[in-house]
Amino acid sequence: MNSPHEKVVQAILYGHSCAKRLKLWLEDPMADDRSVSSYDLAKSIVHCFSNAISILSDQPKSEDDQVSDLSSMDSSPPLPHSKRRKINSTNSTKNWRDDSPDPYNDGFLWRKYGQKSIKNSKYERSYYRCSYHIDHDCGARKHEQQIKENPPVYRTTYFGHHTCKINHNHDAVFTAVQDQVDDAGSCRIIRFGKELDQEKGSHSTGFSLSVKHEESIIKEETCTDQYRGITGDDKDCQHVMEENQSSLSSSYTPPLSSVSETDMFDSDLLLNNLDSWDRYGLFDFGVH
DNA sequence: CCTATTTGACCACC
DNA sequence: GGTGGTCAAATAGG
Repeated sequence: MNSPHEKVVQAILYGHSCAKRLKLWLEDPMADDRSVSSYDLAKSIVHCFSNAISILSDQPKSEDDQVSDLSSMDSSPPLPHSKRRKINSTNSTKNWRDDSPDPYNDGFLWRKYGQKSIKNSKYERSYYRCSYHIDHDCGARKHEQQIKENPPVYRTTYFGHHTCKINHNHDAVFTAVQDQVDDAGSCRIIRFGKELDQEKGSHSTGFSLSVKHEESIIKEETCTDQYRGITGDDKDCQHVMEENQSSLSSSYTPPLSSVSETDMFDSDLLLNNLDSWDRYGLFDFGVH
C-alpha cells in the first residue's frame, strides 16, 4: 500500500505531466493533439495539486489507521440508538475537500437530502449522499457550499467511500487521484473519453477520464474502438460504455483491506497510458 | 405513479 | 442553547 508521501508524489507527478502538456500546448498551439484545451489541462493541474495538498494536510495518522477508520465509517450502519449520524469535526482528516469554480462532478450519482444555511456564511450548504446508498449500501456523502463569488468558488467536502463503485462519469483527475486517496480502487488504464455526463443536475467539468481495473482493459478498449470507429456521436457508445461500466462495477467488490499491490496507483503506467492514448488521439476532454 | 428535491423539524454535539 | 447534520413529509416534475 502506498504511503501518503508516495500518494502525494504520484499526484504531483501526474500534475507535472499535465503541466508539461500545457507547456507544449502553449509553445506550439498548432502541433499535436488539439482536442485537449489549455483550460482542461490547467484545471487538471489544479486538481492534482489540491489533492496533493489535501493528502498532506490530512496526514497525521498512519495510513492503516486511516483505512480502518474509513472502512468503519463507511460500512458500519448507524448505531441503533443514533438515528442521525453526526460528523465529528475531529474526523475531518478522513474527508476529502475540493474548492472549485464549479461544483465538482466526480462521476458519481448523488441525491440531495438536505440544505441548510450556515452561520457566518451567506450561502447555503447542500447535503448529498450517494444515490446507491440504499441499493449498494454506499456510505459516501458530500457537502457542497459556495464560499466565494466573483469568481464563484464552491467547496465540496466528501465523506466516506463509494462502496457502490458505479461511476457514471469519468472525471479524470478526481477519479485517479481520489483512488489514491481512497486506496480502494485501482488505476490500470486512464483514458480521456467523451463526457459521459448523464448525471442529473451535475456540473460538468468536461474533463473526463476513466480508471479501470485490469480485467476491464480489453472490454474498454473494444468499446473505445467501437466508439471511435463507428461514430462521432457519443450517444451510442456512451450507452455501451455505461452498460459495460455498470456491469463491471457491479461485479467489483473492493474490500478495503485487500487492496493488492497491483492495484496501487502507478504513475509510470498512468503516464505511459496517457501518452499512448494521446498518440491514438483518444484524448477528448468533453465539454462542448 | 414514481422519483428527486425542498424544507421544516428533530437530534447530537459543543 | 446554538449550530450543523439528517430525517421525512410535502411538493414538483417527468
